[in-house]
Amino acid sequence: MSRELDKAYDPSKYESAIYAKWESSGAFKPNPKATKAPFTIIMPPPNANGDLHLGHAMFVIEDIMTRYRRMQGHPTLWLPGTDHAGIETQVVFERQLAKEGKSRFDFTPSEFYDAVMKYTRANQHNIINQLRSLGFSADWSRLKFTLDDDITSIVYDTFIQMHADGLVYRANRIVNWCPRCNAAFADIEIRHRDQIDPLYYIKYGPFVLATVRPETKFGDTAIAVNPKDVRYTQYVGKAIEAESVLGHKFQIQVIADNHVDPAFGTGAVKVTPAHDPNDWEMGLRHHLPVVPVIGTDGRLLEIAGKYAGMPAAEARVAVAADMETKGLMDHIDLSYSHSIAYHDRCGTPIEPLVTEQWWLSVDKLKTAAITAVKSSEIKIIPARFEKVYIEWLENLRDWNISRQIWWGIRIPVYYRVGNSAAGNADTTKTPYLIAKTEAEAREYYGEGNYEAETDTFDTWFSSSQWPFATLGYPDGPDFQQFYPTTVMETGRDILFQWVSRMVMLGLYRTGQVPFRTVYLHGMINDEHGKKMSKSKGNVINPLKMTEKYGTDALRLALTIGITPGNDGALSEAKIEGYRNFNNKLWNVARFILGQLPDDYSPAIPELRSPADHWLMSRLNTAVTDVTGAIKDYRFSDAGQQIYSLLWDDFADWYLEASKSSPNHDLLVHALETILTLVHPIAPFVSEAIWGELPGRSSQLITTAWPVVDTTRTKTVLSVDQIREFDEVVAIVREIRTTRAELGLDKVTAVYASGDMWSLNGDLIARLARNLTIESRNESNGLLIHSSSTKAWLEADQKAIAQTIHRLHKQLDEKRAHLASLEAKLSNAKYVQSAPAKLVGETRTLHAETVASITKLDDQLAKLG
RNA sequence: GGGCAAUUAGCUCAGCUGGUUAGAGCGCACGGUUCACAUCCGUGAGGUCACAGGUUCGAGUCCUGUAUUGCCCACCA
Repeated sequence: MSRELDKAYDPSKYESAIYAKWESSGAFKPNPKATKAPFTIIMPPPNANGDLHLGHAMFVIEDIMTRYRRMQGHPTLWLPGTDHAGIETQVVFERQLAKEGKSRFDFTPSEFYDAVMKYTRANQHNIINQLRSLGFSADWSRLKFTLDDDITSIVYDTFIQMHADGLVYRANRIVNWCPRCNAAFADIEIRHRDQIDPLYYIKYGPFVLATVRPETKFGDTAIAVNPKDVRYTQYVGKAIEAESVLGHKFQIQVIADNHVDPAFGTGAVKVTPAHDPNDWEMGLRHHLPVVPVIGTDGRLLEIAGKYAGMPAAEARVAVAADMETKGLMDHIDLSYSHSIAYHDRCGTPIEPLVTEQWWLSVDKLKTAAITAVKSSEIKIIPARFEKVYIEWLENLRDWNISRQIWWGIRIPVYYRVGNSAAGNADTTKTPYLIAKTEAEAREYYGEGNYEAETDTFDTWFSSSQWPFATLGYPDGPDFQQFYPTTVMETGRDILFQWVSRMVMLGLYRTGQVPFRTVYLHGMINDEHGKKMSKSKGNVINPLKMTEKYGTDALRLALTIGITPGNDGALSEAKIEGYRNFNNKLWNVARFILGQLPDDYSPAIPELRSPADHWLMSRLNTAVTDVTGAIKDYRFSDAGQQIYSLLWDDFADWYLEASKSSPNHDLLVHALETILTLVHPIAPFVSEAIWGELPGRSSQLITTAWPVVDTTRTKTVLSVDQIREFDEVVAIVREIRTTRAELGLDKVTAVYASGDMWSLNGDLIARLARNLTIESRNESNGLLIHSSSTKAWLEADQKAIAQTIHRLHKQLDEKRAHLASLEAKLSNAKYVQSAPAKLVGETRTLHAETVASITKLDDQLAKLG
């Protein structure tokens, strides 16, 4: 026989060797011989400098799909990659520099870029190895990095094409400026936090205006009131005179704009187009001048006179104090609560200010992206996110794709400086020149001194091209074979940042959707459903869990009980539970292998007993259900089906039943089926056991997914035999329950007649334990209701007395049930409208209930 | 301010297009030295499915409203 297995499954003994074998056998690569439709997933690239967290561990969903399709014979490609993660990495790197007493300004942008690249290259293997340790069957030979030359080249081409199509433009606009990062960010990269700040009521000629930012008053170019506000009608369209905190008098115009809420403050507002998004909009509507007060360093500019050079927060206090001294302050509300914008990555308050940026016109792109989902060319799971996606896109405004950060893909633009040599006066009209490289710039625009653009792309601009860029658009064989990809599986938190933009850019560039289905997973919370955070100390480190309980245990815990789009709760106890499941599977295998003869070789099983038929029917049902569940993205259901199949059906009933005369072929067949079904979720333990099976040289990872085969004569099911074992199970359960409730130890069952008992008596006795069976025509014992023929459980008078109460309770339940069934059947509308099959079932049930009530009545009459 | 989700057993969650008497795991109680497994085996208790209406022969499931919790978006001079 095969060698005996260890008493418990030890994941650490198997995992790395199994993974190495999978990979070296080429199983992770798409099978060139597979003829079905290709199945493709592009892995959302983790930060190349990051550490594995539960968000990455959720990629197990991708692995499940990939393994399932691979086993079904599809050419599968799960393409992994890592992300340079622009600002996120830059912030981390700068923190390190700060520890060494340095900053990025000790470097030129290109030196800085090289330093971060070196750091990234040194770290990248870390996250990759961590992903591999989770058993992910991705094709590492195709690993991509967002800064690989072929990727950046495609990103450049996209930009160039967009520019040629008139979708890209430069403009001065108000943006979310982070003074720490010295860069602009998109709205989506901003978080708002509520805080309490002083609300200053300042005097402005005849007006009193409420503001939290008196330091920006040097940039005020109007006072705005609501057009319906009669208090101020007299001033609208006129200029008023006011006194500056700097001492001089100045004129300022009064405008009427619907944006102003007459109920807030005094109903009049100072308008600072350069430093407030709403004021900027008002400025556009009323053609107001834009006067910057704060520079990109967050300090006040020359226009602020004696406050120039002060950081904004400091200037606010100083200006307010001086205004008070000069009698320009009406009063201050110290308990004003409002929300303030912070940069999501570094936590610095955002300074809205006007800068020149590169913008992408999104109108055409978003229309196509909306249509793709509305027309179901792309399906989002769960479907409710389709609405969210569409609404977000409908409200999307032009996208600022430039960042003044240094770690990223440089925008392919050059400037000619000191260009008298070129002698082309027109260059003043075209201040930027599109070119990928300086050499290309020279080639197109002539010799001269060129300076590269220092702005880089928003990370999301490049990562939105990830699906087609990684596949080698436009000519790569992978692109030809695997695009559009099948599924995009990612966290629901980046539906906007990433998914929607991949659709826009994918459609723009390739004319096809980047993926057919979007599967969104929720966030993984702690055991009480609370968000994990370092400060709460409730963070679960996936690698610690896999080390302790095995990778499969974590994978099962992240699959079962977790539904798409919804947050899931994870506890160590849950993971431990699935470690136990893996051990159960191991021990089932250990038991089966232990009883196979030395020279055993597997054969198609023959069904020889009711239990055999019963098991085969369970296996068939499970194969159908698990296949259906995975196909429908119900991975939790699939996992639960397998769990119950192994533990309840196979281990607790069939294996116990089989002990008297084991059907080796069926035991092996069942084990193999279960291993195959569970493999996508728990690949290691299943492959480890598979490797111990007799006559199996191939790996489970590339074994065919099971199908229900009803044509094999040896395995044609008999409904009667299945029913017979079901009855055995019911009888055993009833005997166990009765005995436990009555506190009996050894019991005797008596049967009057029937094949059921004569054929299955030994089996029942063994499964029920401590049971003797006798054949007699009558008994004063307790009737065994589950038995289709007359049978009793012998018990003494004391036990019988105890049981009368229980029988009454059962009778009450049965009668209540009968009443509900009768109500249904006497309802003409029910009989008429409900499906015939259902009505039939109700009738059968009714008859059965009547019969068991009769039995109970008889028994009670005897006892009482 | 707008939207989405959740509310089912002590805890964490399933419950697909409405259809028998609502499920799982953990926890709990009781009983087990069964030769695969104590990471185990057996038995049990525990739910008027948040609340109020409605549609329907039939509602945990659909509709309306309310409450609580969480999340998203927008805005806050």
